[in-house]
Amino acid sequence: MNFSASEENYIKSIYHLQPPDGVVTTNELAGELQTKPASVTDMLKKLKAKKLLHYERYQGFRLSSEGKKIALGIVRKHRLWEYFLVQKLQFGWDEVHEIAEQLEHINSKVLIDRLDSFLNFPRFDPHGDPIPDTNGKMEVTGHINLTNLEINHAAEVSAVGSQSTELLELLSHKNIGIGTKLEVKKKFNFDKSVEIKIKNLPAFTISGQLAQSLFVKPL
Amino acid sequence: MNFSASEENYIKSIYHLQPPDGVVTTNELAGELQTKPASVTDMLKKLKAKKLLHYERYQGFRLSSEGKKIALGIVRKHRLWEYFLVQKLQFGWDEVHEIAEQLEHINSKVLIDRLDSFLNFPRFDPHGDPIPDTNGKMEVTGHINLTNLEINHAAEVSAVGSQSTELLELLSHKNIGIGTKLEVKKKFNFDKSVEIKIKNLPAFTISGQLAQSLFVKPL
DNA sequence: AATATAATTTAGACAAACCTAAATTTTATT
DNA sequence: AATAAAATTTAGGTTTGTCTAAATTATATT
Repeated sequence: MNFSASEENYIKSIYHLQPPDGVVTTNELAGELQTKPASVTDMLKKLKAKKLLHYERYQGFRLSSEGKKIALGIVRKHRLWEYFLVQKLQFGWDEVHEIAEQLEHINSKVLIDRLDSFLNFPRFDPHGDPIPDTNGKMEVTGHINLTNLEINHAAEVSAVGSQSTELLELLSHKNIGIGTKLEVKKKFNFDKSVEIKIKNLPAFTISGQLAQSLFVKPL
Repeated sequence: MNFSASEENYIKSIYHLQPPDGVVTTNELAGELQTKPASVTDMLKKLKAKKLLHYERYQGFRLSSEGKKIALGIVRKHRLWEYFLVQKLQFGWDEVHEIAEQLEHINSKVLIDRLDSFLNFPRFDPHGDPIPDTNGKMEVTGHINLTNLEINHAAEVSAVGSQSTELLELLSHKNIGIGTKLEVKKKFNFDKSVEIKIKNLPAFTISGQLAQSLFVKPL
């Protein structure tokens, strides 16, 4: 089954709005999508007919398991394209959202799986959000991107953004790996580089690009 | 000005159908787009109103210079994405058309210019068609892709698909360059590799991927 | 030149996705 | 519990891009 870009946008927004065990409301969704509640109601009927959501009028709605599967596919596409834009085309992580909003509607399973492979199966997008794999599975983690770690708060490296040899080579050269404990001492806005401190070592600076590929759990 | 995917498809098809100094007809375009003549007429009115084509009813139509500019932009996007799919994602040149038909409607000038740069400014797509540059200029050449050269017909290498160092390194290793005279002796369907013969050298085989990056002028 | 055929356009309808305004249902307040 | 307020839905309309069937214009044939 194929879906229109509009249907996909509704599904994706419901996915993001939906609390662990509650429902989404018409007004909420209209706000998120910058559209009118009446338009939302129209689409809800259509998506219900396609069995993508559970919905009784006036009672709110939530994705069905089928709907969730579709949502995860869209999220996968969005995040893989964001990763591509940042890692291969030198976009900043704050510039990629709009373009990824378009690219996420490109319809080709083999394209996305090959893109995934080309990118070395990254597990986190440039914002640190996990990328669902080809089966819709993704990691649930409490970690955050190193660029978002507060200054002078101890943390432990818990994941890297991808498995590319270039990244791993750089990390081993700098003696950073999963489990490494560190603190951020300073953030330089000019080039987004970050000065970090690892115990028993002098503080040193890493590039913004590298910082974006590191995820940490605060201790 | 921005255009819908549908408008873009009409513009692109008119561009491809339009003879050097003639017009395109309604039925022709309807056939190309797998739609009905009445639908074409509707769209012609709209595109005329947007000054993208010259059109008098019952008299055929052709792109205005503004229309041609738009068409070249779409062709550029289509061919760059095709190149990306073949060179980076390992698609065969015969598998990429459908996906590129979708990707060509993604709307972001900076995205395309960065993609171009990422790909090392290729001048020909995997089918050997020239890729317009950022200003809409492209080469006019009588050459064909090496994979389409008839067996035992002498030809001269006239262009390479891109300027990537990897490609150039491989070519210099094999002593192939612009002006090299050669013949194709055999084509192997299994892996699309091609056996070629250069005067004073024993015949040797090159990969399908390399063959796709070589363009020749029959002598 | 008249007429038949083919190409094209017009008229009127339809689906998707949106809208506004009015009606309905739920929720909050007195 | 009655009523006011807020949320939601319905009814009916718009735009885009398509369609069919009928009308018009151009082209080909006699």
